Amino acid sequence: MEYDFRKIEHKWQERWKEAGTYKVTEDSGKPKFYVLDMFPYPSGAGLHVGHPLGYIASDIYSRYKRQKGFNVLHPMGYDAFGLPAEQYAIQTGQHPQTTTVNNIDRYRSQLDKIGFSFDWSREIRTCDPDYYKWTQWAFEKMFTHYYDNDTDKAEPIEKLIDRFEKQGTEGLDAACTEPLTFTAAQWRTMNHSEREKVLENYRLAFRAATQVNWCAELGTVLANDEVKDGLSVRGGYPVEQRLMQQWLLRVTAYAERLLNGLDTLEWSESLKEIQRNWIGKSIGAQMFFPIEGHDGKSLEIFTTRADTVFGVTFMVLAPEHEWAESISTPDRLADVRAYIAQSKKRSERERMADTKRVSGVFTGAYCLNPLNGKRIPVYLSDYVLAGYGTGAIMAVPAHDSRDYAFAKHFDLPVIPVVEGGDLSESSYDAKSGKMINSEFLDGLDVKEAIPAMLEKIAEIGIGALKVNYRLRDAIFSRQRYWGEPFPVYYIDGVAHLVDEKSLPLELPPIDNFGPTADGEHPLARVKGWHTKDGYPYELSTMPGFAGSSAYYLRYMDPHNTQELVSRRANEYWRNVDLYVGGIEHATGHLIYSRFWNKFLFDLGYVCESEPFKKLVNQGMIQGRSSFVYRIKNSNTFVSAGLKDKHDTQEIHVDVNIVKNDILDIETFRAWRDEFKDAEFILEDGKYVCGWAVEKMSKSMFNVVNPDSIVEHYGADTLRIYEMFLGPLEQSKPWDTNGIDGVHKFLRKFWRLYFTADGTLAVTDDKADAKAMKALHKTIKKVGEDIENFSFNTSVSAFMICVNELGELGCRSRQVLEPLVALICPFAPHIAEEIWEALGMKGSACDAPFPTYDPACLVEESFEYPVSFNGKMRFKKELSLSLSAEEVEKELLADQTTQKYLAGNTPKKVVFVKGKIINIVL
RNA sequence: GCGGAUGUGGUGAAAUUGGUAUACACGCCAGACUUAGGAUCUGGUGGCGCAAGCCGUGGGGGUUCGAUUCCCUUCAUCCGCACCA
Repeated sequence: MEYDFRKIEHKWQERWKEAGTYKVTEDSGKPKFYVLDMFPYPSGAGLHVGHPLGYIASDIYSRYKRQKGFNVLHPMGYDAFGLPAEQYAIQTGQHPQTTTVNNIDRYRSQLDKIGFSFDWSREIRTCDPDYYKWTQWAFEKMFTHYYDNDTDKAEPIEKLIDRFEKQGTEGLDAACTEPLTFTAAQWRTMNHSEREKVLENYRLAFRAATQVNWCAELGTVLANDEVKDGLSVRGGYPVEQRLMQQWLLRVTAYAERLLNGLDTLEWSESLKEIQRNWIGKSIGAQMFFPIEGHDGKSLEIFTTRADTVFGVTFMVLAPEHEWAESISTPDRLADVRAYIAQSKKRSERERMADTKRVSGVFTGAYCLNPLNGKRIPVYLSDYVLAGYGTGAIMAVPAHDSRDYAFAKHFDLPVIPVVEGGDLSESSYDAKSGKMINSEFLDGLDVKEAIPAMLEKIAEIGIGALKVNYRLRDAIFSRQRYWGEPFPVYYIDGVAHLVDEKSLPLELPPIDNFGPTADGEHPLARVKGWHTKDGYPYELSTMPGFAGSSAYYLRYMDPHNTQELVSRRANEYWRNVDLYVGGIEHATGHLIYSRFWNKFLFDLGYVCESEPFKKLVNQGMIQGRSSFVYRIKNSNTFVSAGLKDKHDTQEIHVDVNIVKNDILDIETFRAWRDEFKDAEFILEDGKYVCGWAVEKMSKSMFNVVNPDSIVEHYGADTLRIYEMFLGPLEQSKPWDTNGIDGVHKFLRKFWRLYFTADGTLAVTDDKADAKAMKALHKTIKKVGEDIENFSFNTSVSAFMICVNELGELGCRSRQVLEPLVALICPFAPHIAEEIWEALGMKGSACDAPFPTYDPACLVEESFEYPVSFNGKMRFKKELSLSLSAEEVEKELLADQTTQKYLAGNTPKKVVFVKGKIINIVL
């Protein structure tokens, strides 16, 4: 009987389910290994073949680790809160809960068909109150903690209150929204709401009026990582800046630890680099420039180039700078106001798109250079950003291209302070060189001048070393319904927490999901959305990243009603050993998760400071669209090779009716009514389609579902083919062409074990050396490849092995039995079926991963490749027992060698590892 | 502009402590079987050349007995960050 994958796969999937094969418990007798996939957002479109790529890789790795004797935690769940479900609800009135559950069911049935070894008893859904209870709990902890820079960790807010009682802000170094200074006496005179305001300045979850990314179309604010090029990542709607009161998480408090922690992680260099960029640490100086005529008032700036202070010829403030108007002279005020108004109108997007245009306005004010007392004019310009540093800069046009452009535009002087460089056309942005025109710095190199200047400004008290980060605090509230409610209510505008014991605060039912008529949040519709005492609850909900920030912890102990995760479970599973997912979460989820974990670590709830030890980013699978070419104004289609002879229109055609780029004409005619009478101009009797790589989407007709592949070829073929497609981390188009090769391989594999009529053909005969070599070579290669996540090459190794064993006619159990265990991580269904047929006890996936025997790889003779001057010429088979001298002697005596020597005496004979020979002429 | 990655047949790709370039698979070509089929099997398949042979891993240069691999330079494509001071 032939390989009946449908029957086999169905049988084993049912058995695994019934037997609970993949259920794991905390088994202290075995070493643990935690393999995690980024859990999916269950969208209405279901899975396409790109989604399972990472899951297949992690499943192979999990099964491999299990065979290697590890107790493997390999869970799965759903990131189920989110905008799309709510958008769909607004359009159709269907409750997001309903559509989300439907989508999850669909996902589950698709996933089940692929034969994953997930422990579904640990499944979590972020929209489940039993789960989001712990999201709310973590939020409450953040609300009641602040970050102490001295102890370098989160501390209870009570400690801060205690400190204020005793000494006010004296000596306090804590992460805050803005620096405050008050005495213990002042603190004691503050009333409750004043004190709350002060504390909010320090809490790790806090409210503040900030510039936010407001997306009118979605009716909500978005985090920085949810905005790209001024448009929302979801939906692509315009985003504008607005000042709004929002909840935030003080992620910046952890900037340094988030940066340093990267060095301990086994992540790709490029991913670490993205995070380093995003955190954007720069070391520089904070400096104060006194403003002329404003007694004692000094303008604070940040610079990384303190060495260039003598080259400062003007100052620039962001138009949003709080002193922009107050320092302006009366005669300049009108112009200044006009400029501020004009830049306010320009959206962030316009400002970004238009970076070459120079604009600005003189304020009439002058600063004094604190080092030489020179008068320096102060300008406003929108090339200085309010959100970075202090929103004010000292401009050094000689050595900064933006300052240079501004100086040229306003005809301001340019003073070089680093030698070299031609300043007639552009600035000289030198990072090294000799200092000039800089008094005590003259003659020093830039690298020496920076610390020298830092020392000087500290000494005369006009500035200090300062570290700046690009990272911003995470805006944590969203003006929408389908998310975690904040466990917060208000008394006289002061936020209070819902008692921890009464969590979760459940999302109330609702039937209209849009914003209210007066633009309020959807939750404002809910009558009775307040405490028993009538205090109103917070109306916004938490963002998408809230639920995904600690989910890996919950998998360790998913049914615990008392704790997020018990100490026992956490100390066993610790953290994720292998995390597989897309690179698109580099600056979102992967930053927030690390922050969240570090916070819980500070509080002693988790025992590891980093959540994800090793991370592998699987590449994206793009679509491979197919095209037909219709001759304009006709119903005639011309084959791709002939299309240039006609004036044609390119039309996407469903990839499912194209095979190896050949169109199935009859199905095409039936595909759509407009094509039913289509005529075709063929090449060689075939209609050849054109193709292009595009995003996989319905509108391109290039979506391939895993279900249809499983139906046609089986899950094992799908699993192996996805791995065979190319390196895991590389993006590549899906191309069903070629899947036949993999399917053929599995049929050949089957035929090693069974005769054509389906009887087991395996014998107890001793295997010959060649077959043993073929097997052990493969064990070695596959084992190494799995460790290196090089699954495509291990598939090739299997194919070679099966071809060799087929040619050798090997039927020996000695070889064929280990081979089943070896292939099990890749093709678990066929492995189990054969394992059973071989009469083996237990399950193939519990069989130890075979170890290779080096003795089987030893060879008696070797084909020595012989090169002349590095150019390979011929091979000579010689016994490996010969010494190097004997090999050389045999070789030089060889006729072919003589031919290439052509009478010359070789200058040198080079042996490499005693095997490769190069003869130098 | 800064940073990262990639570049090998018609296609997906393999090979790196420097040592037989193109394994494996698709496609294509030829053949076998067959009530000539998008089935199965066998063989061939980097380019040029009748052949000996020559050329060949984006281009140019270097180190080396020997370079896809190391170094310099350049081009192309993709990705990330970006008036970040």
